[in-house]
Formats: sequence, C-alpha cells, structure tokens
Amino acid sequence: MLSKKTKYAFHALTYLGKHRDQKTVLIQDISEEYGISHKFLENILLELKKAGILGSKKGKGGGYYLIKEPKDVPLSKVIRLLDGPIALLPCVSLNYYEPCVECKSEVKCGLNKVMIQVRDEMLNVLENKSLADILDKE
Amino acid sequence: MLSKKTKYAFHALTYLGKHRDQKTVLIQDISEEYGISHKFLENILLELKKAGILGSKKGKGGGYYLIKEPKDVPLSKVIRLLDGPIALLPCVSLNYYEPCVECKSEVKCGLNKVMIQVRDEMLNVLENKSLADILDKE
DNA sequence: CATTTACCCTATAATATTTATAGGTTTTAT
DNA sequence: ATAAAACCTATAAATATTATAGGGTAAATG
Repeated sequence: MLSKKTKYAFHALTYLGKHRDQKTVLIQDISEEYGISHKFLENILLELKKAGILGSKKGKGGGYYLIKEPKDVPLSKVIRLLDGPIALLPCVSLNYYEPCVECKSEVKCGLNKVMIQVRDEMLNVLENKSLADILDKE
Repeated sequence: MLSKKTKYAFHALTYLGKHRDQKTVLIQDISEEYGISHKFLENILLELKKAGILGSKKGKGGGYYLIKEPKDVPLSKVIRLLDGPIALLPCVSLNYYEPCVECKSEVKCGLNKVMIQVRDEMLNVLENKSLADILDKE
C-alpha cells in the first residue's frame, strides 16, 4: 500500500492539475479540500517542488502550481519520491538497490529472478500511467 | 516493498519446495539456511500452515512440508497472507477494502479509478506467478 | 518601508507497524 | 520416561510513518 504521504501527493497534484487556469494555489486550499493537515501537506509539496514537478511563488498572492504537463508526471515518479522503491525486494530495485543479507548468490536465487519479472511488469504500468490519466477520470 | 516476513515466507516455501522428496523439514534447517531467527520463522510457518499451504508433524521426526503443488501457490496468496493488501490504496482493495476518509465520492475520484486499473494489472502478474516459477529458476 | 502573506526549512514528538524474543504447552518417536 | 519438535500467546525492541512546532525568507501592497 502507498503511504498517506504518497496518497496526499496524488490528491494535491490532482487539485493543482484541475486548477491550472489559475496562477497559484494555496496550500490551504488543498488541505481544506481533502482534510489534510496544512503542515503535513506543506512538507509533501516541498518535496514535489524539489523534484521539479511543482513550482511556487512566495509572498502575498503566492502559492504552488504545476510546472510539468500532467502526462509528464508518471505515477512511478511520485511513488518513488515519497514512498521509495517500487520493487518488492531490495535486491531487485533499480533506484534503491540493496543486496539481501540472507542471500548467498543473487544469480542463483529464483525469488530474485521472479521478482525482477514482477518489477518490470509493475513498472510497465506505473511508468505509463500518469497524472493525466487521473485528471481524465475526474 | 514486501516485509521481511513475506520475503522469509518465500524463502521457506522455496526451501520446502526443493526438499519435497523428504517427509518433513525442520524449522531449524530453514532458519540456518537463510540466517533467519528460529522463533521468527516459526510464526511465519504457522501462518502458512493455517492458510493451508503447509502441513506439519509434531514431535520427534516432525517438521513441515508443502501440502500444495507449487503451481497452486500464487505469489498473491503469500503476499496477502503475510503483508496484507496488494492494492496501492485501501479504497481499491478487493480483500481489505476501506474507504478513504478524505474522499467525498469514490465514484468521482480519478485516483480511485486509475488505482483500480493498476491493481488489476498487478493482480494479473501476482496471481499468475507462483512458487513453481521460483523453483523453476533455482 | 512596514506589514502581511505565504512558502521554506529543520527538528522533534506521537503513533503505528514491523521485527524479534521469550517461555511455556502439546505431541510423537524411541 | 525422555528428548525432540511443532504449537501458541504475549510482549519487548526497533523502525518507520504521521503529525506538529516554530522560526526563517521572500514578495506584494499600501
């Protein structure tokens, strides 16, 4: 399951995507819409900004806005950013690889091989679905 | 990512699958093979037994054994048993459904709809790959 | 140029979950 | 009887997630 952080990130991105006509959106608007703590959401939006998905403007009249096209924000990017690895095991993660301590030989490990296949099929879905797909269905 | 519990369950099932020629396998044999705490593994094997995947024999000469054919142990079954939902959001889980508290209308939620698609594609993989696939690659 | 607004940043507290341990009970073979 | 090995439940320890706090910095406005 996704963490709340990631789920909230998707909510926020959806809201920002739906309000692309306006220059900026307040944290507060989003936090009220979904009943998310303002401060918790703030941290999430900051991470999305650092990742280059959102832009922001300080001061009066400021707020956040989408910097990317919704189609250029794949689900995989958001999940990796807030939740970490998509792979089911550390030993098959592309972005967060770590060997399994209990594993004598990755090459001989059937679990490793199967999980590589699972990872690739999951990635195929998560890299090809994007914020645009969410917005299309709202 | 899968919990260690689930990963260890797969290791144990793999070991048991590889030793189907012998009547029973000791917890200790498995725990030594993978460096898993005996007691921790014990709990896992018990759960697999209660789920009807393993059988056991008490007392001297006892131990665990696979009760199902490896092809009849889909990855999804093991994951659900030890880790819980496969779906990425509670509101799209088939076996552990819960509404999202922040959601006013599931029917109008684009995130919900996309995550249903993601779930179905993930299930398609995890229900069709089984212990047999792991054993084949060992 | 002072004030207000609103994002920026880091640290820490609270809570929940996962991982691991402990210690006894029951069953079975010899 | 004795030893071996699974069974069962509770709880402790460690880790991760969720949430809060409080000040810092930049921009707009009058």
